[in-house]
Amino acid sequence: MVSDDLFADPPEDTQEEILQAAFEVLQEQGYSGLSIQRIANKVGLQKASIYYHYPDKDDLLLSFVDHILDRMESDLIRTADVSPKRQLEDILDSLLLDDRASTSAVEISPPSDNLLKVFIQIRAQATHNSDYQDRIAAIDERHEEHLAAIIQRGIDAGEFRDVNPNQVATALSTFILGSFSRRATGTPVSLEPVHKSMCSYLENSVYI
Amino acid sequence: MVSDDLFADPPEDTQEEILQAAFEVLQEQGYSGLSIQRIANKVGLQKASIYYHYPDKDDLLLSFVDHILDRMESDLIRTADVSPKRQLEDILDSLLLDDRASTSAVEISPPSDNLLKVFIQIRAQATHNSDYQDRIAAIDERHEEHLAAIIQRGIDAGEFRDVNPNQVATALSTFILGSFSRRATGTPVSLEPVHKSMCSYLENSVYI
DNA sequence: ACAAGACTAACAAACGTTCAGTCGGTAAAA
DNA sequence: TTTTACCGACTGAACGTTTGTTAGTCTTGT
Repeated sequence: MVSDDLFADPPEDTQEEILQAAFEVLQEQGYSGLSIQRIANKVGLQKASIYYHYPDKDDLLLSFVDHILDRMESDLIRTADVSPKRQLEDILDSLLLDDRASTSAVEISPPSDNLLKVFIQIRAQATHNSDYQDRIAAIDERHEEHLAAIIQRGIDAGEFRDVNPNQVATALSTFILGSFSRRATGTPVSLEPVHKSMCSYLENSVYI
Repeated sequence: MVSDDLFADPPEDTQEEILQAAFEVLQEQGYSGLSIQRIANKVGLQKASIYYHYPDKDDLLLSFVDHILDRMESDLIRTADVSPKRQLEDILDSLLLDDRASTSAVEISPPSDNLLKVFIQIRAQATHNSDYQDRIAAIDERHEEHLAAIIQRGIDAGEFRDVNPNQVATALSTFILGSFSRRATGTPVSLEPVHKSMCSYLENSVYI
C-alpha cells in the first residue's frame, strides 16, 4: 500500500509520527477501525507509549483532525497574482482534472486521493459530532469567502458580469465538494465531464 | 430526538424494527457507535435476541445498507409524465429547496435530513470497503442514467440544445451530491443560492 | 406437544486507560 | 573523575468495560 504523507517534511518528533500513522490507519480501516492499538503497531510502539505523547484518544484525534483540515484548506485556498478569470480556471483545473498536463500559472497540486478519502471520512463524523461540525463549517465558509473574493475581483475588473459573488461562490464550492465526494467514494471515474460543464456555466453565466 | 422512519409503513416484523433501530443509532452515534448492544437497547430486546433474526452483524448491516440505499434511490429516481424541462426543474426544486412551497407537478419529497446523514455516513464507508464502494457506484450510475434519459428526451423534443446528455447528467448528479454532503455535514445553510446557480446553468447552457 | 421468540449467562477478544518500572543520556554534586 | 540525581521515552502487565457471538433455558400462543 503506497500511502503519501500527512506532512510536507518527514515527521520529526514521535507526535508527528503518530499522526502520520493515524492517517494511514484511517485510510485502511476507516474511522471505526482507528484504534490506539493499530496506530501503535504502525508506529512501532507499545500502545501504552501513545499515552506518553497524548493524554487520551480524544485529544489525539483532535490534533489529527486539525492537521488534516489545515492541510486540506491549504490545498483549497491559494492566492495568486493572475487575472480573476485565470485564477478561477486554474482552481477548477487543478481540483477537478486528474492529469497534470497543467497549463496553470501557479503550481496548484490537487488533494491526493488518500487525503480526500480521509477528509470525506472526517466530514462524515460531522453528521453526529458537533465539534467536527463546527470545524467543517468553518472550512466551508473560508473556502467560499476565498472564491467570493475572486469573483468580486472579477466584477471590479470588468471581466465578470454583475453576479452575486456569494451565490456563485456557494455554488462553486458545493460543486467542488461533490466532485471530491465522488472521487473518494465512488469508483474512480473521470471528472472531466464535470469540469466541462462547470466551465460552460462560467462562460455562459458569469464571464462577460 | 425526533427521528423519522426508515420504512414508509410502520415496521411489521421484528426484523424491520431492528433495521429501524439501527437507523436511529447510526444517526445518534455514527458508524463507529453502531453496536449490537445499542441496537438491542433501542428495540427493547436483549442483544442475544438480535441473533435470532440475523446470523451476524455483517449480515444485519448488509440488509440495513440495502434498505437505506433503496430508499435513497427511490428519492432520487422518479419517473414523471411531464415535459423534460419541467421534470428537471421539479427534481432540482425538490432536492435542493427546503421549503415545501412546491409548485411541482408530481409530488416529490426530498430526502429527509436524517436519511441524508445516514446516506453520507454509508458513503464514507465506501472509501475503504469495496462492498460499499460497488453499491455506491451502482447508485451513482443509475442516478446518472436517469438524468441522462431526461436530457435525451429534452433534446429529442427540441427543448434542449444538442449537449452531451451523459456529460450534463454527471455534472448534475455531482452537484446534487455536493448539496447533500453540504446539508448533512455543514451547519444548516440554505441551498437556495446553489439552486439559483444551477438554474442559470440550465437556462444558459442547456435549454434552447 | 410443539415451535417461535425472547431470555440469562457466559465466552474470548479488543477496547481505552493506568501505573510501576526500565533504559539511556545529561547535568549537578562529590 | 567518579558518583548521584534526574528526566524523557518507552515497556510490560494489568484494569475494567464493551465488543460480537454462542449455548442453553424459559415463556407463550397454537
